[in-house]
Amino acid sequence: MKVSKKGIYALRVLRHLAENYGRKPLSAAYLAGLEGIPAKYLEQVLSTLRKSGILVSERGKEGGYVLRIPPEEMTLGDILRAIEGPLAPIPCASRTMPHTDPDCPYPYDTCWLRQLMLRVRDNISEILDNETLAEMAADARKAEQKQQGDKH
Amino acid sequence: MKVSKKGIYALRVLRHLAENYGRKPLSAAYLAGLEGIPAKYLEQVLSTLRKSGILVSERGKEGGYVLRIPPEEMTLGDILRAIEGPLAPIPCASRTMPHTDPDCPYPYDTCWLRQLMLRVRDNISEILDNETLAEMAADARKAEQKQQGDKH
DNA sequence: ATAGATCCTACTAATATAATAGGATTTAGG
DNA sequence: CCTAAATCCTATTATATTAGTAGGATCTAT
Repeated sequence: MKVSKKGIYALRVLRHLAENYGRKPLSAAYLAGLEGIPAKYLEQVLSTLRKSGILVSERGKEGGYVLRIPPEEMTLGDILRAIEGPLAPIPCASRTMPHTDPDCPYPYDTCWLRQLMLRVRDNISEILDNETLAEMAADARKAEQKQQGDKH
Repeated sequence: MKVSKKGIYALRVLRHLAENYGRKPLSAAYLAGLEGIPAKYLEQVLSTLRKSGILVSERGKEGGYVLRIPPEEMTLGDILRAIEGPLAPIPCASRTMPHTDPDCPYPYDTCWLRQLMLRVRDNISEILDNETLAEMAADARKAEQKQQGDKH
């Protein structure tokens, strides 16, 4: 039941890429500076996101990253799966990448633990597969404006 | 978004302790044999469950473990929290043991990531804090009987 | 030609997981 | 009283994961 720092970095940065959608690519160094994330580490995160089809990159000067599809069509589930793997608490309860543990003594089809974890998985998915990146970015912006307002 | 082997061992074994509730304690070695779990490792798991108030132990010959409260009053959330820590995907989104990351650049109260993860946490909790150990044990038994029925 | 980018791979340090191991302590029953 | 069967406690190990650091090869707009 854990999301790693890598996954959080991904969401924080993709938020900016969502706001920037349709414009020129943003570089890893720029995004790292914006969010205070180690630049070289972020490069690896962005590379992973590219390899899983979340981002498209442009190399060379003036290069960087852009979303492959509009933020309205991209879900947080897609993003977190790319970084963390399946949403399910245990591998055999994944719907996208089911994987049986060879050492498990229980029969796959009727396994009560698997069925329980499927329910948990579905409840996680209910949030993450229905929230779009666009919605998340809007929430982020709203929170920031509220923060600004509180300042004086 | 992961439950460790330890957590799964705990659920597998507590299922038997639920069925056994009201009777004589069951030993770690016996439970390990039942479920095919390394005995010495299971000892540690049971010890953790005792320290967090899920189980009560009796030492010496004829000793073992029993549930501290009836299985109808114990939730899977209680159990998994004892083994895995908070249900929340990130520490700051925990309701039972909230813990702020000192390096996090976002303001705690209005943090949009925290708010998102709280929603995920609540959806996980919806299953785990409402399912009792007694219900789980009943599901397990039903699954096993179905398995028996399929045999001929 | 070069500055500014991605891309790729290797390495490291710290932490978590899944055990294994050995014994000290407790207690029921003969 | 003795012993077998238990919990209890702590240390060690092996492996994997996480969170970076590091160094350069490659690409491309200007």
